Amino acid sequence: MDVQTFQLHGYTIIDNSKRSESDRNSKQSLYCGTMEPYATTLVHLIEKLSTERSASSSSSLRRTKGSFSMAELEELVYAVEYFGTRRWFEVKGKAFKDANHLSHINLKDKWETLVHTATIPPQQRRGDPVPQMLLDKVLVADAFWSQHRVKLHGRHQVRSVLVPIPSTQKQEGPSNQKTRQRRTRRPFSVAEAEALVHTIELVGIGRWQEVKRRAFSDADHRTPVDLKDKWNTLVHTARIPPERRRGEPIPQELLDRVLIVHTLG
DNA sequence: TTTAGGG
DNA sequence: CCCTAAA
Repeated sequence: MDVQTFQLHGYTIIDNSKRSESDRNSKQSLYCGTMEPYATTLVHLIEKLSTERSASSSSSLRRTKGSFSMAELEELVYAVEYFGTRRWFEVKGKAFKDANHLSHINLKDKWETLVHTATIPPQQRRGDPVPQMLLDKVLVADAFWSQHRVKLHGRHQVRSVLVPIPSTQKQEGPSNQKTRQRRTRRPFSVAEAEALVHTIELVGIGRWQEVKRRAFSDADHRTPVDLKDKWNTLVHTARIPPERRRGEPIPQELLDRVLIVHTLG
């Protein structure tokens, strides 16, 4: 199967790499990544779609169960690949504007469910089976965006390279452990900032291991690198106008000391 | 392993 | 916070 675009049951199957904006707006278009290895899955997907369409004439692509239709899942995955997993408001506004029954919260919840489904072995999955092809894309996109800084580059296209099915492969082999989970944010308290600055005034800049040992030996979640990062942000904060600062306000007195230590020695 | 810096 | 070249 070397086709990249073909017709089936009235639907146009388009290779994701060749998908255009016009294709995206067409309700009659579906897409997939490298489809060759997934011919079987693809056929099943199409058969299901055609069945659903003939079953209900009004809302052809909507399932009777009330849950997400295959078309909606396709769109959700596509939108998240584009916007990422932290811009649900945009996913809703750009891809599901007309879906009045789906809020950005619904979309977020569904995505998390998809990630969970894709993580557990097929035998444990319940409900209408989601094409493995889609679940693979979910894992790729989720892993991609989990480590991507959304604010910098805006939006990206996730490579449509399909990954191996987790449960079908080695349980917890080193290949699946490659993508680490991003640590949950733990904003530095003013007290921590005080301790950090005080210690740096004592030992000097650049000795993060020493700072860690002296003032953060009990804070397991604060690594020497974290302390270095915090110092840098403090310097940055001290330089920008108060209006642009966010989070718990840091005493100007402390910021002044930061600039002094930073500029001098 | 620890730093230094950009991402 | 993450990632990683350098030291």
